[in-house]
Amino acid sequence: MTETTRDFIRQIIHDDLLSGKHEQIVTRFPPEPNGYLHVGHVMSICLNFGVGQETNGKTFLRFDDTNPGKEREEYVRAIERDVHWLGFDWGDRLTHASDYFDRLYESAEKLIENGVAYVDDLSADEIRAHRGTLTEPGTNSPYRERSVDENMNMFRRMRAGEFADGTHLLRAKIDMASPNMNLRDPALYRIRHIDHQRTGDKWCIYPMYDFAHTLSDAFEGTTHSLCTLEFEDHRPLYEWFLDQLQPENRPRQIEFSRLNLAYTITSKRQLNNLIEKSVVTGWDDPRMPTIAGMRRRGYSAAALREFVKRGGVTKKDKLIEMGVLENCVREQLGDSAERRMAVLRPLKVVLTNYPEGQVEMMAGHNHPNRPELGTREVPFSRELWIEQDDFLEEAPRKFFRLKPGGEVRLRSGYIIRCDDVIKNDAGEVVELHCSYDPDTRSGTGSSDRKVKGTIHWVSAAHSVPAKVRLYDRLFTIPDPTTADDVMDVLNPESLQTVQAMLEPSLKNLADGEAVQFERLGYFCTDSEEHTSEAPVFNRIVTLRDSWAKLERQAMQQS
RNA sequence: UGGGGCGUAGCCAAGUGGUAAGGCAUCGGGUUUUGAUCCCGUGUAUCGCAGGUUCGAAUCCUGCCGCCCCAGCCA
Repeated sequence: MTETTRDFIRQIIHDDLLSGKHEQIVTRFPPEPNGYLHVGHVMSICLNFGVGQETNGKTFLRFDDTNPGKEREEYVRAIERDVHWLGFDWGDRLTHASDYFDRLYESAEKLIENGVAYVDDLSADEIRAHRGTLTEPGTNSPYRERSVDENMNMFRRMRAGEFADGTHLLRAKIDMASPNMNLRDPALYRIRHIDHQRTGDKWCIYPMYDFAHTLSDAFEGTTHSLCTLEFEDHRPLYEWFLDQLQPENRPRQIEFSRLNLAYTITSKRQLNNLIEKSVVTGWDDPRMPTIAGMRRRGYSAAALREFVKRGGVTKKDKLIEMGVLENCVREQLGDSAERRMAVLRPLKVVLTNYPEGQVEMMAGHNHPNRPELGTREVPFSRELWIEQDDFLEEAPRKFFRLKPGGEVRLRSGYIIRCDDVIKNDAGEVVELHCSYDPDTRSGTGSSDRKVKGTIHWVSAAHSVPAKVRLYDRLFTIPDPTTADDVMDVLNPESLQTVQAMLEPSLKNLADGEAVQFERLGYFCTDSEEHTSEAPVFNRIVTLRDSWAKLERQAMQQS
């Protein structure tokens, strides 16, 4: 039972090491720099780099930059930052597919020499028409039987820039009748008169993914090329390239299922769409399932790694519940985050029997389960803010908070009783008049009196106003991809901004430090917009809330 | 209707012929100056369905059903 169970990929790798097939494992994470990395990538990163670490092997961070025009330097930098932040180090193994353009070109010529690649003059539309369908075989291109010399000549002229985009295409000569569409003479090189972000104007022909990827793996000495399930159909092509070119190193491709998170999307196209339609503010919007977004939201790298670990590595399609991720985030923060008090939706409380002008410094414990974290001073005075939700004029039976005539403990303070409810002309509660019991000061021997509820508070005169953003899931259904248009299932309440009141110690919070606002959740300052003059906090995740659950159940029953 | 892959509890997931681990969620209960944390307890999973082989099948065989992926000069 204590025997560690390995996922099927690690098992294969383990066996290859034991059998002596490989002495050292080499993996790689090969993103295309055409967008930001998201949760799905986290899994691939953790798998590839994780295997590298566990086996004392090597892992490359390789940018798959074979499609100039769609790829940008901004994305390259963002990807590097994200992988690094997640806790992984590629050392000197940072590469680009474009590093191999020369070798790739040579390999293409070799295929032509071997008579297994040809230049096609058909247009894109004609090629599509010749490809056949899923159930019908394709037909050969009339240019398929060109001589090696003619192909070589044409290919060199392609490279020399003699032809316009789309007029010619280098194709592998495999089998137009193959039931596997990827083997119906797939494209190898296309003409694209466009500068490449790294090679400038050196090339006007660019290799396709399958060709560039397979050979890049081989060139770098990859032993296990781990990718997602949709590439399973490409494996025969991957093998074909290796068979034809016989590189010194022969990598093995193994596929696993992607990680899908409920209530989110992970398609770069759709994510980009959210940005363009201003549904979110950018790739790093705290609601985005991107690494940058989750980091800004306040999720830790450790929580993300743990999340991926719990998901496992298999070949089964998965849609993991949000709760699993949130739980990893909470678990990590529960231990580390210090406690503070803040009131999100303030309701004024006046302690009528508390001396006017008096201020007491109460000792707030920084962490209930870690006394070594000490205490901080929290000012207490006659006028306080409490949470609107913590008062109910007509409270249900198990409402352990404030109600007319009722008592609650103010956390780290005194027990108070609600004597009067002040309302405005509209009948809304605007203020509470309460009295405090001087014998119940927190931490003193005479504070033994018990009341059912404890609520948080902030001294009005000492409070620090702050903008606090409350985030929720971006979509209203577990699998937004099943909607006709994801715009139809957006959660209108994915972001609520409130003007909150914070306890004064929060003014000195270090950048990036997460704290728990007691009874509310975990929060951190926003890395982009927060200043000490105008504080902006993000809610990382709420606390578990069994009261909210009870309410929900009560609602459903009535 | 061609090819490839996958089907074990609400969500993940072990298990590879000997009678179904674990995590999360759920539901009880205890502790608690956070309705948090923590602790204890809690699951009739017809192992997609139907046959077959076997003393014995989630595991082997046959047939069926369901879901996902593939017809970019994207990756």
